[in-house]
Amino acid sequence: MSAPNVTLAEVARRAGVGLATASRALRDAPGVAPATRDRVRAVAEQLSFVVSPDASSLARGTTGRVAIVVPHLDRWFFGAIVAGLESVLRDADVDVLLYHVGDLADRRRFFEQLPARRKVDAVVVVAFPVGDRDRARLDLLSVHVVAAGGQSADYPYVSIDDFQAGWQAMSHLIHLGHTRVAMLEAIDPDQSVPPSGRSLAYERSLIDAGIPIDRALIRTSAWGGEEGAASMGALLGLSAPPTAVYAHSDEVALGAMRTLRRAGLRIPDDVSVVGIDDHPLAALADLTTVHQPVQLQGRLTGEMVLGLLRDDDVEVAVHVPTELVVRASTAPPRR
Amino acid sequence: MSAPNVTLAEVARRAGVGLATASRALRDAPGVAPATRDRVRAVAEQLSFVVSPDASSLARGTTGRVAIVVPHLDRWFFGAIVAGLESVLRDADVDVLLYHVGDLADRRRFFEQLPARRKVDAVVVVAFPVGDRDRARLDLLSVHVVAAGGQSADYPYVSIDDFQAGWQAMSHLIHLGHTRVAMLEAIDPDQSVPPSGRSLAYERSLIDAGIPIDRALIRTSAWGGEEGAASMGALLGLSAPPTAVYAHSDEVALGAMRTLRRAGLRIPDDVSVVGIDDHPLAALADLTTVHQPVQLQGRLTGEMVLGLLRDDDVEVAVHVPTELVVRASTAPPRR
DNA sequence: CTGTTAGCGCTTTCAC
DNA sequence: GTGAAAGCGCTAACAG
Repeated sequence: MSAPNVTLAEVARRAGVGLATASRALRDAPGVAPATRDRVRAVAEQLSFVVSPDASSLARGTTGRVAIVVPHLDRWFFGAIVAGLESVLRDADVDVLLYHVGDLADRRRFFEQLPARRKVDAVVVVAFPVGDRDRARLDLLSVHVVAAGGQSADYPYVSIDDFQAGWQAMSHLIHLGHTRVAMLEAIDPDQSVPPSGRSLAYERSLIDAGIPIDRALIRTSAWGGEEGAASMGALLGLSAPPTAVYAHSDEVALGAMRTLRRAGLRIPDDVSVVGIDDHPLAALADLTTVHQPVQLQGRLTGEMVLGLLRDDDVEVAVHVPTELVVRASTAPPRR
Repeated sequence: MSAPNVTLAEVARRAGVGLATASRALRDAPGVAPATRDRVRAVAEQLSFVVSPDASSLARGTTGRVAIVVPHLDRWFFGAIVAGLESVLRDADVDVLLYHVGDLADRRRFFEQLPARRKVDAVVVVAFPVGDRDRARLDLLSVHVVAAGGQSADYPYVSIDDFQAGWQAMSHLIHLGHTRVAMLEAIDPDQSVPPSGRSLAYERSLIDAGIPIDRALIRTSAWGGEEGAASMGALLGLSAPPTAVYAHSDEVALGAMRTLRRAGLRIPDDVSVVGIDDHPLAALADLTTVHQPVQLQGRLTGEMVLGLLRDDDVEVAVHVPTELVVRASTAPPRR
């Protein structure tokens, strides 16, 4: 288990060149005779030499690492974003330092201790709001910060257009002829943030269609299937229950579907359900939803990071398109 | 964006002590007068000083980092394991370097380039088999390797007992009275590995119950809902279709359920379905399954890693318990 | 094109 | 208990 690591000095000696030349040759810096470079490389190869990234970082002043800060890694959306991010970062030989901040305590601790200090050249926060206090702490890192899968503070970001996604879902329902459509609104319970575009789209699409808004049809909860199930239960208690349900996410929608199923109601005959995300399992439930390209968001964010590291100018806001996917959970209201 | 980083030297100077003393004081190494230590700490605090991990690593010879190598980060199981791992590692101030190896090409590249070389003190591979060639490459890192969520080569590991999990699922079905039970076997298409305990349990439980094994009832595919759906379709084409289905995972089971639903068959009235995992969404589908503590596996693996780093003796095989969770997708066969 | 020489910012003997 | 000094392994001027 102990490392018999070869050093650059050793390589240089064996190749019969100076330290500097060896160094240049190995990261093909300019100013090395091709022959020399090949010789050095051959020796390095043969000794299976690898530079010590720590020594290199120290000398160079940059780390070659990026931090990804992510809540709920065990949820598809987050995992997929990270997967996308990692792939482009790795292609650029940038290492990923992972920080999972699940609950509020984690968050607090993260911003308090800033474990990433001095360890990365940039940090990307995945789909969670960064408050002013947090922002101030993050600034202490004095590195680039970007957001993936959602907007955070005023960092550059890549995400879908939530309003449009919501609009696509709502329009579908409205075009089918539904007028009593409920919204299962999801929020992050640890954060107070302005209503998301997904919520705005609900009201707006209804108004535009000339359908009065009934506040009783709006249920707010945390993201999650059980929460959606509970909210749906409440909705069923109404004297005039909805004929359609618009959920902020597929998981919430799947929860609602369970409640409907258990209540003996049929989907879509009795109630239509639409979600947002196009979670892989949504297809297995035949759930109509709004597809969002998640891995892509991760990849684009990765490219944004690389751009920043290269000191390029980057877009401060990149939106990826969403698309309605009609499956078997929606139909015209029964009359 | 430029780092106005304070150095140890600066702290030492301001505290009026030598470099060595400052260093000792800050990582409370023995041999520093309490008063001195407090003074140094105060100064460091006030300057919000943080050691340069790279310089520290370089001088000390260890990295304080662990690599997590994971396929399919966008799948619940993997994300949850990583989340568990990360939490205990972070508590121990060990950083996590993430390597996502999705497909075969990724894997090959990972083992070829060994991007983690010289960057970590240990690596944990999450639920994927490591062949002999791979193993040889990994050994080049000359660091500890452990496996989480499954056995790999002969590295120490933490996982469930697959045979037992399968046994629990099958026993349930058999006790309900099913005799025509199908198995939706899932395998990693990129790997050739011996049949998993989940498959062995199928045969064994049937044999023990005196039920003849009908090979036509076994369908093998990759892990995944769509695959499960397709396999179920094939099963329905049989002249004597099964009355119960045992799937290697919940995702596969959910796929099978969709096929059944679309075929107009009712669950569990016409066909019972049982999975393995207790995926969060399984509850939303009322799927009977075998629960496995996934985050826990991650955490225990994390502790194993920490033990190894401390040079403790560690268990070479840790099994966490699984448990049948009966929901509404299973019932006695209709007669 | 190539070698020498300083550091990069810490940790760690080894004396005091 | 404390400080001086020698690295850790590499990169980046700077001279040749």
